[in-house]
Amino acid sequence: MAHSRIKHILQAGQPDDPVTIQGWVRTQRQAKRFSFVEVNDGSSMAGLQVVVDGTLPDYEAKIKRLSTGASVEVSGTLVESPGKGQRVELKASDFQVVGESDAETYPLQKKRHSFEFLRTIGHLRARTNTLGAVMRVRHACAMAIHQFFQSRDFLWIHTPILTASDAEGAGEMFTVTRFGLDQLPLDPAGKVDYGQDFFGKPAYLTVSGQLEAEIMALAFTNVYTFGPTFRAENSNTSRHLAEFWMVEPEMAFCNLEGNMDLAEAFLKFVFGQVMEQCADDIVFFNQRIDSSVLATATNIIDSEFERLSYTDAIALLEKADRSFDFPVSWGLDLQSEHERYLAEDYFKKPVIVTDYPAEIKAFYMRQNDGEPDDRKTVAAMDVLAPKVGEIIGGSQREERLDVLEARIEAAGLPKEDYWWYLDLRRYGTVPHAGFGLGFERLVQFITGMTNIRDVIPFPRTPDNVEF
RNA sequence: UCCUCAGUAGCUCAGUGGUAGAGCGGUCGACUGUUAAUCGAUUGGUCGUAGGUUCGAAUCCUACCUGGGGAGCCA
Repeated sequence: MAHSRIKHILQAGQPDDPVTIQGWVRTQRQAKRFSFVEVNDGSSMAGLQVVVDGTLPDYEAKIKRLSTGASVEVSGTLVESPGKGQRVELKASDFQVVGESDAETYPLQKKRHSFEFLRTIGHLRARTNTLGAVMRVRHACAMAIHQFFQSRDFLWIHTPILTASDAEGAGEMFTVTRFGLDQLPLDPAGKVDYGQDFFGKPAYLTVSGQLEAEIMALAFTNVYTFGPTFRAENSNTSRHLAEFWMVEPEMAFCNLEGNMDLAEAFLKFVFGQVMEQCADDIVFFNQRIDSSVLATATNIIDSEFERLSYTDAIALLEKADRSFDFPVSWGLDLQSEHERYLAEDYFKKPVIVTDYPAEIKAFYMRQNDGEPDDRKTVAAMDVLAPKVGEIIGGSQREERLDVLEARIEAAGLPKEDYWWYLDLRRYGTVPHAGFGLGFERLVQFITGMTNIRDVIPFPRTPDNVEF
């Protein structure tokens, strides 16, 4: 008899079905002549209630070895449950404790733990209801993302993790080397001689796959990346990780409007899929984590995102019925409090802010035409989500060679490093656009989890690479 | 990195200058249908670390460490 996953038993199991399950004990209630054991195998929020009768061979000895966290294998038949809370339960005919779990030292209890504490036991927290739900939703998100792009003929591109270029001219990078750091080879001038290193020049972990995605988009029209990204910034917030996953679609023959359309359709689709496939988990989040999770999802799926220009956003903030800690003025970047006001208070739904001042945005963003010199803007867009903040950042890319060269020079970047990026504008350039989406922020947005460290299995942040 | 709050039992916390506490958990016992089971008993501490003030410090002061929240940077 093959063993079954508990999710399927709970959905479709019928009385008298013979089943064998394997999993971990979440909780147990022992009486003198029988015991209830709730077993969870990670396939669903709910576990399966197992009834172990005292007449089973070696009952006393086996029950003694049983405690929260122990792994078990149980065979028996399903029966209609006379108790409340479950449709069917498993009446055990054979019960084996596979691995014991010392109740005196096992840190997980039946009661609720703080997320701070759970982070200290990263090797065990996946066995909790909340982290289990997070990981299932995370998985559903990832699958939905691939499904969304596949259905639109986007090619999935594996962009490099090791790179020699600082993709955006901003952001601290992790250096990759095979040098022993306590015996760096020096050149005659006393500087580190990178010529002797593995790649013969300085190398880093990627901060974005965008530039490579542009290369591929200019061959395959529509592509996307979905992979890990690394930032060495000393950010200590509930929205930043040193290692996170990013989704970056890139579309040839596409302008900013098409980019916004894609971003909005994308979020609607992913939310819809997760609602469908992780209904129990989402209900759990709504009940235990954030009571606005269901309303937010409905809002995303059903309502149109608000779209407004940076200039209009500034005007709106200037006449806002409240004061801000940071000044509001055309030319200054929007602060967190401004973004939150727009998304959370004013529109109460995702807001796409477009056409930011060129001064405050990256060199590769396309300069808008026909604007006065003191109010030059670029075709950028930020999708601001309530509570999470910036969830998507994107732009139409500068496809005109002369304009791009001027922008690189103005940014003080070495033009020779971008020879291949400029070549794309020399040979068959086209208008193109794309965006980057922080995968963990998406999971935060859907689940209502307030700290990004609790939506990734093993968070990496300053001073933390444990597990 | 900056601002701010916190660190007391395995967990969640109370104790704000005078004998170290509660709930949960664990252990033992009771219980034939529980599901955060219930009931009784019991166990459990270098009060984050190091200095200092004081007759006396969990409590006041200083530094450091760790964590939360906010900010910057961003996704």
